[in-house]
Amino acid sequence: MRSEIIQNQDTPLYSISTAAKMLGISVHTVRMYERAGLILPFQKESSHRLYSQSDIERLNCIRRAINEDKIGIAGIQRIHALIPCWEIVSCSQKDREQCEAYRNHTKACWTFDHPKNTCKTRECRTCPVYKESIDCTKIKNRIIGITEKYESTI
Amino acid sequence: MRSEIIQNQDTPLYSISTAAKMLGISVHTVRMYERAGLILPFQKESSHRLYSQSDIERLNCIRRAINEDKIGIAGIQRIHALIPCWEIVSCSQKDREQCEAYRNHTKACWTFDHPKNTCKTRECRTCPVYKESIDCTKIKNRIIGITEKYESTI
DNA sequence: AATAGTTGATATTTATAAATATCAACTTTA
DNA sequence: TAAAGTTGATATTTATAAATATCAACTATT
Repeated sequence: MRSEIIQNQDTPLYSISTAAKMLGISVHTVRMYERAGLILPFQKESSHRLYSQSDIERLNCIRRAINEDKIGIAGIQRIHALIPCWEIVSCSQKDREQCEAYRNHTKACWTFDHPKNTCKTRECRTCPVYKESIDCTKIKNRIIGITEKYESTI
Repeated sequence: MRSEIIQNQDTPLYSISTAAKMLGISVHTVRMYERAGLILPFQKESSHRLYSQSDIERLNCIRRAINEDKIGIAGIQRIHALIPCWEIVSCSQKDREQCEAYRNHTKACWTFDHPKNTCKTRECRTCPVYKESIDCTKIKNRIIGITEKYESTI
């Protein structure tokens, strides 16, 4: 049986220049989004970034939000800060109290170091909080979902 | 006993030109915010608008969000759409199903006509959903508050 | 060892959102 | 019934976010 490398949507494949080419934008723009905390590219041992198919889609979403929907980078950051991450990752009350991201309302949780709580063992790139945050519909649906979840228990 | 008019933060007092002067902006800018659904001025029988002290503060908040925080008008609209209004006004499951605002993720609930649900009897100007939406901190705290509320019941 | 590509930084350009100016028609109130 | 203010609309200006260009130093690949 020959060994096979499993590849999926999340496999980091493309270099930054390839990714930029696929999106029709400059390399620098991609890095701008990264600095703003909108995307977390894969970093192998080396310092070079790699992008997966999911990353390309995510970048496309960011692009639409900025250019079509006219939500700016700062707007996206604020929206990200509203995602109820503590619910998504089932963060304990105690963890929340120590979590910077929980209280913050200016940027996404994955832009913080959070060594103290349940997230310390998670890789943000694969975390559902990060992965679900690509558009406003999903974010609102998540907020709706939480209230529905609780209501069904009552 | 002479009759007295009760005045508070919410009493509509100022004309649009007075409001604009208080804020140091043009009349048209104030109307721009209104058209975008960021503010709901009081409309007496006449067609002229009136603004309360709360309205002035709200406009100041909008101003800060746009000019300092660099969240654009479109960004504010999207953030408003994320407020869990259904929880705040205790909207029934049935009402939600019929509510456009519930599903929408581009603008605030108070920018919709909602003649079918519990909100039909409410005046949006005085509704806590509208009044609490002036800044991101309050909105995030509201989302937090909902999850906490439910957790305490379990 | 040479080539192609990446990094991070600064400086510049471009696109456009936000704000203003101007208008005629209409309202209010003094 | 005048004067002052408001409305709604369009055209224009201004401020700046988003994107690009350019750079030298570094990294990976052949």
